[in-house]
Amino acid sequence: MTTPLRSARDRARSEVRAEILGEARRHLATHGAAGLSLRAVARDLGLVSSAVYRYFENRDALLTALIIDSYDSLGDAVDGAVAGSTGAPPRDRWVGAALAVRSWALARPQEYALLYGSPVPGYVAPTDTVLPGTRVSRALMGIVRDAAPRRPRPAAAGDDLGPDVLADMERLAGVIGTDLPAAVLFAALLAWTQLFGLLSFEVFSQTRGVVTNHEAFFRDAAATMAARAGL
Amino acid sequence: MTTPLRSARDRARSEVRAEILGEARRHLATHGAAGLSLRAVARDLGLVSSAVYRYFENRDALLTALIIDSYDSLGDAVDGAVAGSTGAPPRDRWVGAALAVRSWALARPQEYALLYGSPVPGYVAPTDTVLPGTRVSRALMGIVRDAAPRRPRPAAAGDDLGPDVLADMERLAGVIGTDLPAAVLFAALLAWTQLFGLLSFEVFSQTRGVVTNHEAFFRDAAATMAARAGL
DNA sequence: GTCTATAAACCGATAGAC
DNA sequence: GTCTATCGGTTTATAGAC
Repeated sequence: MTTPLRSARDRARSEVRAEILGEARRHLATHGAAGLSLRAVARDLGLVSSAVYRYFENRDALLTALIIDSYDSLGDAVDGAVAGSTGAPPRDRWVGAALAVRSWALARPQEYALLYGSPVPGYVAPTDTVLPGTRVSRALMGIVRDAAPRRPRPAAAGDDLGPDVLADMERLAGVIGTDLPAAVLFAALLAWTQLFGLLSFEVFSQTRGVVTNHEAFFRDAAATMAARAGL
Repeated sequence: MTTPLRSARDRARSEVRAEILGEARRHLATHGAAGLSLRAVARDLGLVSSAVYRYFENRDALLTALIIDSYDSLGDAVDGAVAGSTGAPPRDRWVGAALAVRSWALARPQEYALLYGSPVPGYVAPTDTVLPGTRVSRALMGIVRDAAPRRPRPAAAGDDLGPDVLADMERLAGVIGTDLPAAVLFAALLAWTQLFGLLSFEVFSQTRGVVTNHEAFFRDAAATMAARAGL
């Protein structure tokens, strides 16, 4: 008897919660994470500030929810691209995933900044955020792992890795469940960091005057780095 | 007669200005760029807020001065590393410059965030900041250009660049004054963006759980990317 | 060029009525 | 679970005395 009633109340609760999150995301886009204000969100939503405290313990809790939501939104976008390209050549899969990250970031630059830009001063991300925060890298590494059986070419030689880096790569191989050589994993990590470096430069307007057609550059960059990782 | 007097006044003026900038930089380290407050800086300096307006027109002007100062501080560090390595093997010069960027960034993470992290909401950088903002990339590209005569190996093949990217690379060759092939310049840009991507990940704690010895990883990454650019 | 004083906002968070 | 009211703080920016 009490179950349907509770369920209705919970539904209303989660709807209001979703409205608060949506308005907060809009605020993020204009005022940035550091300027996110519980009061302003409540005001623009027709609520009074104290009411919001029934849904989020404090400002940081709201920020945490926004971060997790954004990581999941990005994770869904990339996972969708990866799942939709099963069976395609690994290099194309990598480029497709990279382009999915880019599309997501360009559509939501402030959310990208929230995840991959400067940390919010005074805010310490709780542990809830770390697992969703690894979805993109896990999706990308999954492409590398799945490509292992039909690897077309040996990994580029000449990568003289130091012992510490070698140890990290061997540990990483265990984490993602592959026996790929360290040089390949290292090249994949280079491709991963290059991808986000270029994207951050583009989103934060650091390549002005160097790159004119960003999508073409990004695509060629992703393909080149994937090729260097043996994809 | 009036000149020494004026000069003394100017000296006092620029000293106060420097003190304000120094205190503002300390504030940046704790509260971030978005939280930079003219009043708080004045208070901690024993000044009253309105006095600061004699030195900086408003908050954004102070922020602009901080950005230019930081770009110049980083530019000095990198230029020093590059100038000190004249005659060394190009790849070592590149790695040295990259390590100089990293050392600077790790010593001043908030200044790094100011330059290469999320843009400050509502702040638009004036054109005064773009020239100092290109010092690092010009220093890095200078290494590539100076290495041209004794290039030990041909650029990596297999970089199928699209026409738009090719056009950008040819334009870039003219800007930095070299006749290096497009594929080499492209590889150099990949190395540049990879460097900052990895560094941003490290400064913003995005590589936790993947990389343990960051300096070793960074060094190997820089060397590998430089080698791929023919250095 | 530094000061006091002030205007006109803003903020996070809480207490307590309903 | 939303409301009013409030506490105790913050901010940018300006006016005007000295």
